[in-house]
Amino acid sequence: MKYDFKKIESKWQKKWEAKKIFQVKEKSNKRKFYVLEMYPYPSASGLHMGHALNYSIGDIYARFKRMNGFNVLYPMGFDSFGLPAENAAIKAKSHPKKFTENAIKNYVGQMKELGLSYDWERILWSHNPEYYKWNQYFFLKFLENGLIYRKKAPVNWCSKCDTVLANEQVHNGKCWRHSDTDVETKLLEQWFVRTTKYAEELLSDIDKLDWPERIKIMQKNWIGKSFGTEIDFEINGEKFPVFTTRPDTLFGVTFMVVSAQHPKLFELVTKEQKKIVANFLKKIKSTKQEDLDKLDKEGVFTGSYAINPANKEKVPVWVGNFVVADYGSGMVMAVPAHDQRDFEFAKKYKLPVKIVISKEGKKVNEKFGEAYTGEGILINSGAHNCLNNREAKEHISVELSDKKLGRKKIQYKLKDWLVSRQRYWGTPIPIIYCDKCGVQPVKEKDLPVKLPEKVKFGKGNPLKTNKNFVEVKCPQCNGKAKRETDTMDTFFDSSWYYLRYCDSKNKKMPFEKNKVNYWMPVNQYIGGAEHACMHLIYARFFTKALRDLGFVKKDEPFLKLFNQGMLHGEDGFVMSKSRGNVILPEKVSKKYGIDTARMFLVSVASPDKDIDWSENGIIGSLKFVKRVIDYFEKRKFGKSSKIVESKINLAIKGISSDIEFFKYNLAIIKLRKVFESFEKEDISKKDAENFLKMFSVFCPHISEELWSNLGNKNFISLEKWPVCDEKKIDEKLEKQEEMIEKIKEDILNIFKIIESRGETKTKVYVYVLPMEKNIYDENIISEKIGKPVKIFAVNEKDKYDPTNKSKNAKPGKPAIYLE
RNA sequence: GCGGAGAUGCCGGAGUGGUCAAACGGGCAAGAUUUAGGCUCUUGUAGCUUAGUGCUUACCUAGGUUCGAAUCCUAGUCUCCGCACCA
Repeated sequence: MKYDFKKIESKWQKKWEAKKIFQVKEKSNKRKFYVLEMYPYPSASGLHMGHALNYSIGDIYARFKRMNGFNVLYPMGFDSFGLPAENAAIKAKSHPKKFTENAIKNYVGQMKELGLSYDWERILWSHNPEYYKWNQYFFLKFLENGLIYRKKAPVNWCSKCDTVLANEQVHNGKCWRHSDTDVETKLLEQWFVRTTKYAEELLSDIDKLDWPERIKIMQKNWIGKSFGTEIDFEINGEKFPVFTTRPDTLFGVTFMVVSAQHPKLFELVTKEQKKIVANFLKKIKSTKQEDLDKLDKEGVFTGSYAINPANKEKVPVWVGNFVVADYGSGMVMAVPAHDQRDFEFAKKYKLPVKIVISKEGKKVNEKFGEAYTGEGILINSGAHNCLNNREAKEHISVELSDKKLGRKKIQYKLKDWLVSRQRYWGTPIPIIYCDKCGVQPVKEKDLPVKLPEKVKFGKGNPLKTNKNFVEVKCPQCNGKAKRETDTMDTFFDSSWYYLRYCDSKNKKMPFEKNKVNYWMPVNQYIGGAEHACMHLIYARFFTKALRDLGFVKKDEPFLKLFNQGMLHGEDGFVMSKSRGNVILPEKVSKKYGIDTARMFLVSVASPDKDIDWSENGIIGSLKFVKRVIDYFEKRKFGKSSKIVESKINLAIKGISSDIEFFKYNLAIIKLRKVFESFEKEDISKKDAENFLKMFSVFCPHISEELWSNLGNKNFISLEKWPVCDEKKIDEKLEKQEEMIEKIKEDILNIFKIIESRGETKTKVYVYVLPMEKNIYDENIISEKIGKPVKIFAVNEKDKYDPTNKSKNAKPGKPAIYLE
C-alpha cells in the first residue's frame, strides 16, 4: 500500500496551525514547563537533516510534557544579527536585512514541515527593532549600575572579521570563525560588561545545575578560581602588585618576569636595554601564534630591578613570552627552584636558583633537573624557616598584609566581556559622544537607536560613514555630537531571548515581570556543547544581573541542559554543503515521510551521541511505520488479553521514563516490542490507543491521522499520556509466555535437526514436571507449531513415552519426544 | 601537560555483578511468497557439538577481587572532546 505522507503531514500541520493548539497562556491550572532549544542563526542554506534532529529532540520532549499535563512553553526565534549575515549579504550584493529575513522565512516554513510544535505566536528575531530596543535598554541599565564600562584595553582583533572579539571567541589564538586567522592584539577604547562581578556566583551556582558534567567542568575551568596572595614588589620606586599562589616561596624569588604585552612595560625598560627589548617584541609579534605556542620560554632583561618585600633583595626584571598579560597583573615573581616554567627560564638564561623548600627539612641537592613543586619544609626563608610550606603560605601572607606589602587575593581567569563590535549588522550601542559633555547615554525615550538600512558597504564599518546616523545632537547640551558606531556582540542578544519569549510582543517593556516569573526558569534547555563557555555563561550572567536589577526573580536561567549529538552524513563526516553530504528534510520527507525521519533520527542511538545518516536505516524505520499504519487500518478491536495488558503497561512505564531521560532510542525499541506483541493478540481499542499516543510524540502526523480514523475528534497531540497501571503488569504471565515461547522454539529446533537428516515426524509429546503442568497449554503450543501436541506430567503413569524421554525433564525445561 | 568522556559482534548501538553468545536496528546468508522484484515474511549470523543440548573462546590489553565479571579494582594501549605556559 502506498502512503501519501506529504498529504497527511500538511493536512495536520494546517489543522494544528488553524486551531492554534500549541499556543500557551500563563493562565492555566496546569503546571508550567518551559522547553527551549537554542535559537538558531538563520543561514541562507536553510535547514538540513542535522537541524531536523536537533529540533525533533526538543519537539518530542515538548510533546511528551504537554501530554503529561503540563502547560508547555515551547517557542522558536532567530539569532538574526551577526557577522555571517553581513558577510554573506555583501558577497551576494544584497542587504543583510533582506538576506536574513528571507532566510528566516525559509526556516519557519521548513520547521513547520518538520511538525515541530512551537508556539509561533511568540516568534522573535533579534534584528527586529522591537527586540534590540531592549538590548539597548539593558545596556543602559547595566551602564547605570556599573555593569558596563568603557576602557582602553588591549583587545583581540580579527582582521578577517574586521572587529574585536571577546576572549570567549578566541580559540587557540585564532578567531572562532576563522581558524586560519591569527588574533592580533590592539589597544582600543571598548565597551565591557563586568561579568567578573558575578564570577563567584557564576562559579558556585554551577553545582546547582542539572547539566552535563563536562559542561559544568568546562565552565568551572573557564571561570578558573584560584586562591593566592598579591605581593607588592617595588620597581624604580613604584609598587607593582604581583599575584602568586605560592607566597611560601617568596624567599626563593630570583627574578621577575613581565608580560610582553604589559601596558607599563616601557616604563621598566632602561635606555641600555631598549633596543634589545624592542627587538624581542618584534620577534614575538612576527611569530605566528601557532609557532609561539611551541616556542620555548624566551625573554630579555629590561634593565630594571625589583625589590623583594620579604628580604629586600634586588632581583632583575625580565620581559618574557610566557607571561599572560591579562591574568593577575601581567607580571610574575619567578621562583625557579619550585616552579617548572621559571626553572626552564632560569636555566636558559643562567639565572640563579634558590631553594627554599626541602622535602625533609634538610638541604637538598642542588643538582636537580627540574623544579620541586611538592610540599616540604621552608629553608633559606629567614624567620619562616622550619615551617611547613602550607603554614608558611598563611604566615607570609599575614605578615605581608600586616606590613601593607601584600594581601590575600582570589583570582579568576574569567575576564570582563568585551561587547563592542566594529561591524554593521548588530544592535547599535546607545551612546553619544559629545565634545563638551563627554560620553552620554541615549535617553530611554529615544530608544531604539535604529540601525540605518541605507548604508554603503565597503571597508570597515559602514555606520562610520553614515552621516545621518553619526551626526546627532548631544542629549545633554543639544550641541554637536557623534553617535557610537560600534554595535553589540550578538551574544548580548542571545543572553536574554529566553526571557523575551515569555512576553514577546510587549512594546512597553522588555517583558512583564509576572509573565517571566511564571515561565522561568527554562526547565529543559537543548543545544550544542560548543556554547559551554560563551552563550551559557553570558546568559547566566544576564539572569543574575537582571535579578539584582529587579527584573527577574530567578538565579539561573536553565535548570536542565541537554547537549544533542551531531548528525553526520552517510560518509561519516559532519554534514556540510561544501562536503556535499547534506541531506535535506524536504527530500527525505517526500520519500519516507518526515515522521519516519524523525523516528529514525532518534532511534539510531542516544540523542546525545553523534550519529551517521543512513539510507538503509531509515528504510528500517519506514517498515515499522508502515506496519503500524497497516495495523491500525485493518485491525478490529476487542478485549485485550491479560498478556497484552501486562505488556502495554510495562511499556508505558518504560517508555515514559526513557523519554523523560532522553533515551529515545530505548523508548522506540520498547515501542517496537510492544507493538510486535499485540500484532498477534487480541487488543482493546484503549490499549491500542495508548500505544498510538506514545507513538505520536515521534510520529505526530501519522498518529493524528490514525487517531482520527479511529473516530476520535480531538487532537492526539493534546491527549493525555497513558498512565501505567502497575496492577496489570503480570510478571508471572510474562514468564509463562516466555516459557511457552521457549518450548516452541525447542520443538521447532528438534524438527529442524531431524528433518535435515531426512526423517519426518508428525506428533509431539512433551513431558513436564508436575508442578509446571498448568503453565503449558496443549492447544496454544499445538497452534504455535502447527502440529498436534500432547503434554504429560512426568509422573503420569499412563503417559506415552516409548523412549523414556521424560527422565530428561528439568524445571523450566520439559522433555520432548517426537514421533 | 592538565581535565573529561569512551573502547561491546560484520556495522550502528543496548546492557554496568549471575537470568548474556549479548536487546533493537542495519548488513549479510538461506528459505517462503511472488514465478518482476530493489516489496513483504520466516530463519540463521563465534567455533565445535547435540533430537531442544553441551562445551570452548568472546565485550581494547594484562593482571586482580569474587562461588560468579562485558559489568567491580589496578596498570597499560588507543580514540574523541575541552583547556592549554593562568604564576
